[in-house]
Amino acid sequence: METHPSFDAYIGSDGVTLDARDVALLRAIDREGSLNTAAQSLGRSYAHAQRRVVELEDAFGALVERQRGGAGGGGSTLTTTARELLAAFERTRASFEGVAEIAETVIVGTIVERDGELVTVETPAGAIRALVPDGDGEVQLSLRADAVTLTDPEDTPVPEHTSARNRFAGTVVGVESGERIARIAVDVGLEQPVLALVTEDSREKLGLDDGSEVVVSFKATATRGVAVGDADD
Amino acid sequence: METHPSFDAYIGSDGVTLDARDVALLRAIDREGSLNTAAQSLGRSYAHAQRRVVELEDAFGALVERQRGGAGGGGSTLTTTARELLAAFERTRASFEGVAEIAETVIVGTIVERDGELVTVETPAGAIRALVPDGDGEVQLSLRADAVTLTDPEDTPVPEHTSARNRFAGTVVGVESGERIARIAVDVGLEQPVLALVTEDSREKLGLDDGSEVVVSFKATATRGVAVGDADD
DNA sequence: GGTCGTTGTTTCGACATCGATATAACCGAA
DNA sequence: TTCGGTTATATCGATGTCGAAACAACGACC
Repeated sequence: METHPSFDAYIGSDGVTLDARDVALLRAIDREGSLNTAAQSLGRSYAHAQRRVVELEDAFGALVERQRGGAGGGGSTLTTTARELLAAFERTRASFEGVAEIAETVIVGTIVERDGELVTVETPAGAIRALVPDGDGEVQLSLRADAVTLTDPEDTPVPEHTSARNRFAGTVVGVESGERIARIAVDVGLEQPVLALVTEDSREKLGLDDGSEVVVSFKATATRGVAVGDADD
Repeated sequence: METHPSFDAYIGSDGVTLDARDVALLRAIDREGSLNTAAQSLGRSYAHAQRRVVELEDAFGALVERQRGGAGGGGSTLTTTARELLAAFERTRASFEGVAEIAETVIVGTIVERDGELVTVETPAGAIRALVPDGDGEVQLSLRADAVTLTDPEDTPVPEHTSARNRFAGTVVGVESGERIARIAVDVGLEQPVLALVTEDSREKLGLDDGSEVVVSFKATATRGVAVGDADD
């Protein structure tokens, strides 16, 4: 079974949500210069485009400067509000994209202490501090590869002097070199190796290869988990 | 205008996508012990529930062990496949949730070098390495607060010995203390201060307060951006 | 083996969504 | 004044979604 996590991003305001299709519409308007040709270029009906623009403006404010009549019959241009909205959407979409495509390490453990949503989880490799909204008992922590920092064992700051206080010494058990980005698997005593995404640059500077000793560290606030099993929902 | 980035998470397989409603359905089946009462408890029709389960099983494999006849008329239980799927969904949803709710710092800069999707961006505070899929010229980088590590200036490893090679010295210009988590704003010479999410614990250990000197660092692979303006799309 | 209660399955119709189409209003330019 | 291309609005029909209800299957119990 080939499963793939994915998402639909949108920006909500006032009950109306601006999604990818709306973004495509606004982009097309910007590109084509009119609602009519924009809808046409997207293979969608003009009626829908017009309806939707009105609907969006109701929630987000003026988005499209419309002009009818005149030379060429008129046309439409985007307001700066619309452009800011597009940029904001693109940014959040890029962030979500990162989460969806980047490998994660799943760590199974048990909550032994809770302080608000900050918990201490007991794992085979030691205690890990993480964010778990609620629940109790067994948890699955999701550690994203881009949140894991690798450092040279000889020059790793003491935990008291950094905000990344989840620290584990381990050995590299796998290197998957990409064009510019490498995926490093580090065994730290957990069931699965911890995956870390680093630039090829960093890999060379740290001299990482199979068998290398390295320290992996990650922040508690970047480690999110969900209670599984005997949760109190 | 109050805008809020949000998302719909789902897990795709074979063209079919398992979304939040499907998860609610499976949860209800697990809780109620039958499709019938599950649908009822969700206020949805039984027909839909049954159809949907078949559809999902077509793509994901056996999810619901159905039993009809017998004492009590029968019932349904989830397979381990279904439970794993639920856990996987919850994990990715939690990750997305983090992206959606956590503050980000928007950094505007200009691409001065590109090597695959790895770029060097020129900013008022200096060069930043980041991931930008494509485009050119002006970019907006999105730096998530939970990806920023703070370290004591006196005990910060040299860049060659860590994979977090975006480093900037700065001063704390704002501390927003929560119950267990603090949001630290650090001025590093950019238009906006960089936001970092750290545990209260870390804040105390590092002695962070307004005016404190601190080093912020973050990985290139955790810094995603989008080209804006003269992009070649 | 028949009965009975519960569940799984299928069919049908109501409802919302969306596209296609038609029409009116608009305004600069020829 | 006419023309041309656009935006704004209303209506109709196709399509897909969903719920209600009828239908079929199952197995313990009598």
